[in-house]
Amino acid sequence: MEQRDINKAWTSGSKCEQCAIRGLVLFADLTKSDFDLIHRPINDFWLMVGDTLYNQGDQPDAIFTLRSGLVKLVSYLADGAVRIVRVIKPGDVVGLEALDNKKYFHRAIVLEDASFCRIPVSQIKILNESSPHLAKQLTARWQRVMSDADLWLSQLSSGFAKRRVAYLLLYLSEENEANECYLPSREDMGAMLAITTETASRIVARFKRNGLIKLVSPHRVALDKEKLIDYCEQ
Amino acid sequence: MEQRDINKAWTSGSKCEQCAIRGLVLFADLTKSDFDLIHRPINDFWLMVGDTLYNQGDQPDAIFTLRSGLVKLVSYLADGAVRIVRVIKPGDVVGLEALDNKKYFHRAIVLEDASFCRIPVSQIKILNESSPHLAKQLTARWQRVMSDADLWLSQLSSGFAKRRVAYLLLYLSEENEANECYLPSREDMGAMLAITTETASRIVARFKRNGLIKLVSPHRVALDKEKLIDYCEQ
DNA sequence: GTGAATCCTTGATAATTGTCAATCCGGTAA
DNA sequence: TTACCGGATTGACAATTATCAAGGATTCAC
Repeated sequence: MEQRDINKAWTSGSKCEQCAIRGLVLFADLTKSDFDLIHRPINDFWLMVGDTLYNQGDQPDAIFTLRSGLVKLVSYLADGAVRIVRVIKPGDVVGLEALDNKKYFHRAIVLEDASFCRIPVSQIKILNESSPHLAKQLTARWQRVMSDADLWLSQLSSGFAKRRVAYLLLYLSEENEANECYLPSREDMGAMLAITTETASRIVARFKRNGLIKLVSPHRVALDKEKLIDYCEQ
Repeated sequence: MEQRDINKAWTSGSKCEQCAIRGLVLFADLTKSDFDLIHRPINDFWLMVGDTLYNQGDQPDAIFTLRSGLVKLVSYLADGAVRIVRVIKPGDVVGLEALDNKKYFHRAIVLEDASFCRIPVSQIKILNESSPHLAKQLTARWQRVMSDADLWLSQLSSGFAKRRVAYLLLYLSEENEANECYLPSREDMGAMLAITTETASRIVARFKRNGLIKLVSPHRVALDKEKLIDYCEQ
């Protein structure tokens, strides 16, 4: 299913050297001679809200850089429970488990229309053996995954539900000068914060009434960060 | 403080090639010629229960392989809350953030008397540039950290407290054929599972009464895995 | 535009967990 | 031995959150 999504979205192979966001992404440090090693084109493509990038258990052959949009990583437990274990933001790499020849750990679902570049694992391996530049960026990506996981554990999965919601909104608004962020569906918030849909809804509704957040469009809110931070620390 | 701990525990530099658990550790894939690149000795040393391997914010210059024992990684939040974000088991690598020139993210505290090897970051970098063997193992370590983080989020930080406790015990007993595992202090269990000390205590006491677990020595329990698994799925 | 479907909100109630406090237990030191 | 100490356990009660259920609002397709 996601294969069809991807196929229909292919664009022609693009030139990484000219990529507008190259400074942010995995190939940031590569030199001209490094790029000469890339034979298969790095493709970029779009997916729409609700599309699946890959499924839990799929056999991977590529990792992806998110150029724009937002993606959730969903983990399905044995008992049917669903937990969103991470949110991928622009510039992030997703599917790193492919480098260890592991099946994908999660299902990756698009939350906001997204553009990706697809980087075949074979390319990564070639570059990695011949140039140290990529290894540095890869290390930084692993690092980011790890520190994100810490944050999800320490801020988004403990304490009162209202504080978790506040932290989530602040997390989603990071690197966004406009104090605006994506507002997940209440069900998704629940799956991110380990609370129920209803609890998430009650808290969001209260935040709205108290002026901590204001809806600017469906799934987008303006934040009063000061108040939210107070809320987290009270 | 932890520096003193480490110094007093130094043993003479040992030969990685002869290490009894080399198959399990970071240098598993290295060849004879790879080892010839190692000039500074890889030291191994012991720490006792309660000792600190490093503190949150310390400037790192090494990563560590845990040869035996058990270690907790503690994260201190701005508001003073404490969360244990991971438990390090034998064969695991700890302090990987050092490879990205980051300060240590956590405080690493010994739960069961532990022996480590200390691997200077400079060594890793030398090996990494000249041999692909280490990179493979490093990737596998990152991977492990990531999938562990997933497990902590999906199993140990959501659902009913009693289920989290059951999952924690099963997690701690992994790779232990004897169906026996470390039993953390109730306070530590609380910090691992985002519940209170009292709740942890109540549940452990109930598990004991119902025969799910049986204390074999202080901080060590025998598990009835069948019952525990049932408990997780009911 | 209209209906249908979906998501969000809210209420009432039950269950779980947190809080505060007292007691118990095991080990240690005097 | 006895007193003491820290951790573990338990009780009573309060607070938070889940559950079940019903409306309300919004979005989407036709």
